[in-house]
Amino acid sequence: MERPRRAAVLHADLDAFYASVEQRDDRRLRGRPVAVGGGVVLACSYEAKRAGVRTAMGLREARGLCPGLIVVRPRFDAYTTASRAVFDVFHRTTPEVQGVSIDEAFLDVAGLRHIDVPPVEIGARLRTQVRDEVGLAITVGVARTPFLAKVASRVAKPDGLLLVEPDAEDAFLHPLPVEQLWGVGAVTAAKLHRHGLFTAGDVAALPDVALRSMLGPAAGRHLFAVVHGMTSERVETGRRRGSIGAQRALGRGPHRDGFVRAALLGLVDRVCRRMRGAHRIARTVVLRLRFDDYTRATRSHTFPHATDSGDDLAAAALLLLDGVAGLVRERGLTLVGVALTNLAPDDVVQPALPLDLRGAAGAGSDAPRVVDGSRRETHGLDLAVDQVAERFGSGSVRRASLLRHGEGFAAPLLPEADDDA
DNA sequence: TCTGGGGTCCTAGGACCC
DNA sequence: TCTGGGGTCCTAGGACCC
Repeated sequence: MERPRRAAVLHADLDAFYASVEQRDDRRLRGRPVAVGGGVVLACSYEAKRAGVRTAMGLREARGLCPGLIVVRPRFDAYTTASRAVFDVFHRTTPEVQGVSIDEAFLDVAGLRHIDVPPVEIGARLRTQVRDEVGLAITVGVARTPFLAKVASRVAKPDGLLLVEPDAEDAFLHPLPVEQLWGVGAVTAAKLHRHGLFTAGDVAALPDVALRSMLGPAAGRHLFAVVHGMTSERVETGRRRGSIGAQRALGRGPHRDGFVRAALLGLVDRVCRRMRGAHRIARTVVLRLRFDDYTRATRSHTFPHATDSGDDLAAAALLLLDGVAGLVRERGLTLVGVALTNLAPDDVVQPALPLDLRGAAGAGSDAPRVVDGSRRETHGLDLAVDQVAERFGSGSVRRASLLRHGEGFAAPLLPEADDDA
């Protein structure tokens, strides 16, 4: 039986979030062009947007465009508090909430508890509630799929509400410029323009093979689905974060080696703290670098098993940094960052299993095999030990080996109620 | 005009396995 | 011994999002 096509997905998106919180908390800022940031614009009020100010723009340029611009330093604690209050309204509206970022979420209102209330009415109530309880303007798009709801809210901003009925999807979507489509950025838009494609309707006239050869298999398939309203209808609750990271701009160098290493260790400490707070452990540590010429580089190391040991993650990060010393010397370092990925839940204890690893290695093909639950394959201990010794020096073999002895680490990623967000 | 701090997903080559 | 196909994992980079 065909499911009824019904617009029951809401995309709720706070308007100019950081700047709106500042205007809410300081009445002198209301009605004035406000930018939140330091160095670059993190967010700006609609008064500033009207003067041409944009997110990620340098502050000097922003001031040039908008002489009366008021620049305030970000207050992340205030934004987190406001976000929690807004998400509380979301969760009282429906249990089916998918957070997208600090200031937006998808809500599925197709459930039984909403059977008699039209989704657009729920969206209107939501806007009133957020306004009354948190003092912020929020825009809501209502459509059959999250993607369409997202585009609807984008079109309806600021402080708007827009319903896209299932039988009006093409009429809504096809006149829009390709840049309005979620997932189409500057590079993709330029490619499409070169082929004479400027609106979603232009793209919809093409067969999917043409898009795939133009943009690559995944991007092509996705865009084809997008312009034909064939994206998923599901709001995905219970998704977990895939990585936890921190980075720090260092300013123009040259920087003393000890300064960079200390900065890196501080970042590792921060992400480890957050990871433990979120009850996660990580298997891969990624070092991120940015240079004077704005080129970037990443280096990563994957442990045989996930860990939350700050010592091990810091040791790996420092070794990765040593490995790019040449690049750093050549190009000059302006940013260092670290990210932990390949995350797993921390509720499976990984037992230490002290034994003579060298002896085990010598056993050849009969060596004990260690199961890593995050993938199918197994390692012979001999191979793993040698790999660790090669990368980290023989002194670290014992410590690394302890990480490896988690026979029971087989839990798949579980949905979680809440992360450390 | 020289640029923050978080994230997600995809691609492509090499290593390795069956 | 050589050749082949299919699959996963790791690494590095890139596009995109807020």
